[in-house]
Amino acid sequence: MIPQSNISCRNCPNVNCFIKSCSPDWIQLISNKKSESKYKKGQHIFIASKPIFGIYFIKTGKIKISSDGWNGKEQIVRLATDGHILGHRGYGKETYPISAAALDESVICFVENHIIYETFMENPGFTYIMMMFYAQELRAVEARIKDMAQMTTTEKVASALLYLKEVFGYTNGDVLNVNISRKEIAALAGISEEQTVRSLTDLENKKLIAKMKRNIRILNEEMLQKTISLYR
Amino acid sequence: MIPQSNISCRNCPNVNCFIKSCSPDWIQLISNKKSESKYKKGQHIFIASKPIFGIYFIKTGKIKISSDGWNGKEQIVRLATDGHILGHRGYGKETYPISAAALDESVICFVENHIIYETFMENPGFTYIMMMFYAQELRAVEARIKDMAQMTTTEKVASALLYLKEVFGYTNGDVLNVNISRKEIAALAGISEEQTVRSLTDLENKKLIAKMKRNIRILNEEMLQKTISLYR
DNA sequence: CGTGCTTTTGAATAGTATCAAGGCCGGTGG
DNA sequence: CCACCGGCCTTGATACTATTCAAAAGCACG
Repeated sequence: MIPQSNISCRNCPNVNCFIKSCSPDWIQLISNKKSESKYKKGQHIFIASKPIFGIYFIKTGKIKISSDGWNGKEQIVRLATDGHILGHRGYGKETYPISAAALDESVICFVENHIIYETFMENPGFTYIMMMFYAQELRAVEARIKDMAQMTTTEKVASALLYLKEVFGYTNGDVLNVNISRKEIAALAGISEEQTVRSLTDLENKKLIAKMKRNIRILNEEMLQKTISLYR
Repeated sequence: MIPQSNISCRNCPNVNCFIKSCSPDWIQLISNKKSESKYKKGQHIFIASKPIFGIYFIKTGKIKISSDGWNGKEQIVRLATDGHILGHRGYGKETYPISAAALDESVICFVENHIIYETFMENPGFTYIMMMFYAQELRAVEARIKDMAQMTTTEKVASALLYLKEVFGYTNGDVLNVNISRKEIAALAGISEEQTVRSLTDLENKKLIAKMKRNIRILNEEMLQKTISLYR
């Protein structure tokens, strides 16, 4: 990672950043204390089992949060982009192997725990926004629990694609705005790489998507939603 | 549900209740505004797709939060007990079918959204505690995503039993403190009822648990942990 | 223009859901 | 008090879905 010049949060173009919910003098204080870094595609922001001493605020970029198994089998548990946060720890006691890596070049601001804590106590609006973010994410992850348990592989892939669209959006109208490997789609859907390929072919034959090398074009989002809506 | 007499939160025996983190006058204010109800085993606290206008604080009891599928196939996404909360909604826009029901007689306090919101703004410690709770739960559910994707059925059952123990604890030393049907264990593990039974028999043959009608005795928690720890 | 990684397809295998049936209570009403 | 009924639990057999293993084709990069 490459440390960046510390521009003030006040002038930061990321309008979604939670820090913006603090009072002006706290924004300035965090500005001075934060450290901003650039991560290249594939680089890790933090890795499993190492304690985390603060919160990472994503300025720009695309991040995957994954849980790595014994055999190295990756499971992506969450995706994050501009304005989202990483590195939360419950009460800090328990550790379980979670890691975060950049899916694309990303710029991330890190703020240490004790500064964050003081900020929480003095900026209820900030704490409130953070709480709502967690609550929102909790609901999203809860929904995925059901997906994992009850969907067929093709439905899981459809669901994964829609999740990618929800978080990263489109470029050129209907092309998923993320460069991701089949193996990573598999890790997101929670199935094998081979089945992922077969399911993608399925969906292509049904004219719901089009494969363009690594890029995926969503031809019929509505039908894709319908494919999985039986479970929602 | 049966409305209860409103004792003050100050005298409430539930020491884990988040409301206790508010300032004394706010505790009193919430005391006056809250409504307390008793739910019998099997009763619903709220049901899918109906908007929720506040937060439920569990005083005592055992709750399952589930997502109901198209075919009525239940998936339990989370368990909750004394001191936990229910009914959070992200930013209130999206709805997805989640419902909560009592696994055992439960007493729950309900506080309306606008009161909660004011409380958040005036009690940073309270908001902070709530935020940490959500962050903690988020991490727990993330871990379960991986379980669902990569474990075998028997491992899923072992994991479900340990989760039940973590939330509800033991009675008589080593008996799970919850009266739950096989079908519900299946809904928690995300597998079929039949496989659940077979897996329980498996675990019993391996001397890790003992079945006593509906009650389950954990004979070797350490080995049970080891069974699933390959994935953690 | 190799070399290695990713993607794709095929075939065999294993694991799980589903279907079917019998047994085991617990509760209810005669 | 007993017999019946219905839901829950259990076991077996079968079908199916998805994983795994193996191999070839495509692509990116030096």
